[in-house]
Amino acid sequence: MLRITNTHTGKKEPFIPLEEGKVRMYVCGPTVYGLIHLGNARPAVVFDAFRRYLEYRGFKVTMVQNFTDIDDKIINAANAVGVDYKRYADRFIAEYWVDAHLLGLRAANFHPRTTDYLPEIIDIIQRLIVKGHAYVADGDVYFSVKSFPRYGELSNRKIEEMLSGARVDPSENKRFPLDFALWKAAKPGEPSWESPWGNGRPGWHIECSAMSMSLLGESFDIHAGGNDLVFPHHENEKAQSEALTGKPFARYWMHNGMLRFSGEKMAKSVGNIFNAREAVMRFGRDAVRLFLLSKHYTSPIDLSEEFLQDSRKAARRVRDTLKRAQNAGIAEKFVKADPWVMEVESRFEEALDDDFNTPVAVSLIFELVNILNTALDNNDEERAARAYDLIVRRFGPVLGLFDLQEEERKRADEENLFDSVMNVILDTRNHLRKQKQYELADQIRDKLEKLGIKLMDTPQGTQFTLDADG
RNA sequence: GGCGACGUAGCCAAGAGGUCUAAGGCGGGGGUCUGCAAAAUCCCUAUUCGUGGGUUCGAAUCCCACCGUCGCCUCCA
Repeated sequence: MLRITNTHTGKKEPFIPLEEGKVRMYVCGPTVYGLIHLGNARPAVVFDAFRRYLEYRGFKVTMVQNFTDIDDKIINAANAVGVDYKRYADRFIAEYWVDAHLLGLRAANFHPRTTDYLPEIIDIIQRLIVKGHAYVADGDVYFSVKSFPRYGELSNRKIEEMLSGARVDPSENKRFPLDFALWKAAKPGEPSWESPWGNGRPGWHIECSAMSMSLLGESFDIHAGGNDLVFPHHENEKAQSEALTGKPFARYWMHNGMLRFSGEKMAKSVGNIFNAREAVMRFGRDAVRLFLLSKHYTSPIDLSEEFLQDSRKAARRVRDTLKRAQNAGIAEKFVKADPWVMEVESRFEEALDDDFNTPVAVSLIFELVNILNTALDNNDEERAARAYDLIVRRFGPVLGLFDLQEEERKRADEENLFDSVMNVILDTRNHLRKQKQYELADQIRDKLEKLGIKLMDTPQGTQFTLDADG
C-alpha cells in the first residue's frame, strides 16, 4: 500500500485514488520567463519519477503539467528585449522542452498553457461572482477570502494571524486585505483579453484551477509542486475551486522541499541559480537525477558542485558496470522471476511505497551493481543477468536512470569514426605491449588520459571510457 | 511574531521504540588481480545519532528544554 505525505493533513496517508486503478495528478509547471534552474528541476524530476512509479504499480495515470505563459515577469522580460509576450513565452516553452529532454523527463499527458484557457478562466470567475465568492472592483475581480470559511486550511494559517503581516498595495481595490486577484484590469500597453469586466488578464492562481478542473475534473487525486507554493498559490487555488464546486479539489497535496545553493533557496531573485541545462551538460543526466533523487523529496537539499561531482562518479560506476555486463553478453539473456528477484523487487516497492523513499530505492540499485560486478567476476551469468535486468529494465526506468540506449543514440552518429580511430591506436599499443615496450605503451595511455580517455587493460582486451560520458 | 522542516561518520544520505556494535554513495587506508596502471573485488574507516534532562526493561527513533540552520507568511519549484 502506497503512503504519501499529504500537506493538507501534515501526515503520511494511505493513497487511495478516487477511481480505482486510476490516478489523476496535476503538477505546477514553470512560468516561462527564462531557462529553468535546478530548483525548478527538482519537482520536475521528482514527480516525473513518482508518476513512473505509479505506472509501475499498475495505475493508469493522467498527468497534467501547465505552462504559465502570462504574468508580470514575462511581460517585463519581453518588454526588456522588445518582443511581445507571446513570442517570449513561446521561446522559453521551446527551451523548456530542450531541458526536459536533457533531464529525461517524460511528457505529461497534457501541457496546457494559461492563455489557451481564457474562456474557462472567465467562466469560473463569473460563476464565483454569481455565488458571492468574488466581487468586481474597478475592472479587477477579487476572491473574497471571508466567503470561504476553510481558508487557511491547507497551509495551516489563521486569517487573524495573516492579517498582521498582510501588505496591501494601495493601487488595489480589495475589500479585505487577504483577498486576492482573480482578474487584473489591463494597464496601458499590457497584453489583455476581453471579459465581462473590461479588458484584463487572469490573476496567478485562477489559471491552475481552470486547467486542472478542465482536464482532470472538479475533484482529482494529486496536486504537486514546490513547498513554496503552499501559500498563497495552492491555498488560493483550493479556496476558489472549492468555493466554486462545493467539492474537495485535490485530495492529496504533495510538496517537495527547496533546493539550496550557498545556504539559501535557489531563486532568480536571490541570484544564486544554476541552470538545469548547464548541470546536465557538465555532469550528465544521471548525475543530476541521482543527486535529486538521493535525498527524500520533502527535505531541503543542498547543492554544490562537489555533490554533483560525487553523483557523477557514482552514476559513472553504475554505467561502467552495465557496459561491462553488456560486453559479456548478459543483456541478451532472459530472466525468470525467481524468489531472489521477487525479494529484491519487494524491497524496492516497500521503499517507494513509504512516501516515495527514493534514497532507499537508489541504494538498492547500488547493491545490485555490487552483485552484478561480483557475478561477472565469478562468471555467474544467471545471477548477473538477474541483477542487470533489475537495474536496467525494472528499477532504472522507474527513476529515469541509466538509460543506456539513450547514451548510445546520443553518440551514435558522431562516434563511429572516433571508435575506428581508437581501435587503430589501441591495436598499435597492444602490439607494443606484446613486445614488452611498456614505456611507449604507458606513454600512449597517459597522453590519452590527459585528453579524457581512460584506458583499461582487461583480460577481454583493452577498453576505454570517456570523461564526456558524465 | 505565526506556521513548518531539519541537525546521523571527513562529506552526502537512509533509518523513526528492540533485527542498529546504524543502509547506500563520495572520499581515505590496506589486501587480491595487473607488466605497471585502470576497473573490479575483499577488509577497515560512527559503540554512536546537535546539547542537556525525562519516559521506557530498552531510544538515533517518544516527551520537555536549549543551541543551530533553513523555508513560508510578498513573486518564487
